[in-house]
Amino acid sequence: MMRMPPSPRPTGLHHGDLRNALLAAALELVAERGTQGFTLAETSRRAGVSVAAPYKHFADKDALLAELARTGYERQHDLFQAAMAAESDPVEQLAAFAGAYVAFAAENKALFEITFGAGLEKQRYPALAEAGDRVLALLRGPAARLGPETDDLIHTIGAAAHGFAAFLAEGIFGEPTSALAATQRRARDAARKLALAR
Amino acid sequence: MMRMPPSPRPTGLHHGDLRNALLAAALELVAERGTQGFTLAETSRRAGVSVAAPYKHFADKDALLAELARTGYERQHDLFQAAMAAESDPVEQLAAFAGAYVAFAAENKALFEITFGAGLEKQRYPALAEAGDRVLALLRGPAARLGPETDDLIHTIGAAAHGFAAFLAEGIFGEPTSALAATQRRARDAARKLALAR
DNA sequence: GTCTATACGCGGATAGAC
DNA sequence: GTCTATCCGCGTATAGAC
Repeated sequence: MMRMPPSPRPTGLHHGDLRNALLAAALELVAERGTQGFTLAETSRRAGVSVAAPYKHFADKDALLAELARTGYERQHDLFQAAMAAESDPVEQLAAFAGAYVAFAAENKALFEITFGAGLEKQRYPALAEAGDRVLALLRGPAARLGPETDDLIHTIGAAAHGFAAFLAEGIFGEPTSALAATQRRARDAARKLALAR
Repeated sequence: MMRMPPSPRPTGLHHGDLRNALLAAALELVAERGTQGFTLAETSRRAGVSVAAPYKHFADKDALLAELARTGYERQHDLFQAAMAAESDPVEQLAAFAGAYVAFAAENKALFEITFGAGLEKQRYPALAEAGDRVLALLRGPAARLGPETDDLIHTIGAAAHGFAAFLAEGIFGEPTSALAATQRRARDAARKLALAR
């Protein structure tokens, strides 16, 4: 037989990237059991490593969750930016933001729950707070084109979008998947009204 | 000495109403540590009873939390109803609802967190779901006077109010206490715009 | 960088006495 | 209706070997 190439040597049993494997397993776990049901021990099991292994990659349980939340905000940022880029009218850009926000909550339930419902102390994770700010900051451009009260409009659109997303996730509009399209429509509509009535 | 009257005999050590004492202790605990940090054991300790005692009053941990959530919705119902009753114009009634919703979230942080963030399965607690519905139902009257799309308007006003309340609680507008008045103003304003633009 | 082993504490819940 | 006692399991985190 030929000699096997020495490269992909499994040190313990593992892929080069336990860190990402842990993040993926944690996200899956939150999807199944909510942020309350998330534990580092179960995450380790799912990633196929010992419960001690994660501590080489994350300071503690909350640090892993915070990192997940940060990537959640980044995903939001990219998605919302893309949705807004498809429009040119500032009002329609705000409406597109609201629609995309609702879609994100429905399609990434676990990530949405982590960013908002995990009770992370953002002061302890500056990178997290900053990533969150960057999402709302997407509204700055269009809002500024509509009037002087920029912050007011940003906050109003953001809050409205969040409210629809939260109600949808909570099941107030029915099953999230089936109610998604209608909820997006209403969120976009609300954004338009809030941006225009001035 | 005179004989003591036999009536208020302390059976164990307790007041006649451990049930309510437990609810109060639990609410205080949630206020300090969030829904995540709530445990039946610590609640028992604060109420001054053994960890076994609560099980005579509540089936399990979640049942206590669900009862707390139910009373939360009832308090909301009463407060919002009163706030709306002070107005006669339907648009102003909806605005009053939004303002009161925001105030409730800021002034009853723990209760607000339990009603929305405790991850209770409402299907398991029908009384809870019903109490929640009754809150939104307060909007039915004013909404109906403004047009045919009653449900649409109810949901929109409710979602917007909730979004402002959630952003306020999350600290996005700054310290909840200091930002309360401004947030109420914005929430009422948004409600007016959403009710009028049609 | 991962494992094994372990210390430690805590929470949920039940049985049985009073 | 409350207590005492107890079982059971789980999660966090660290130490030390490899």
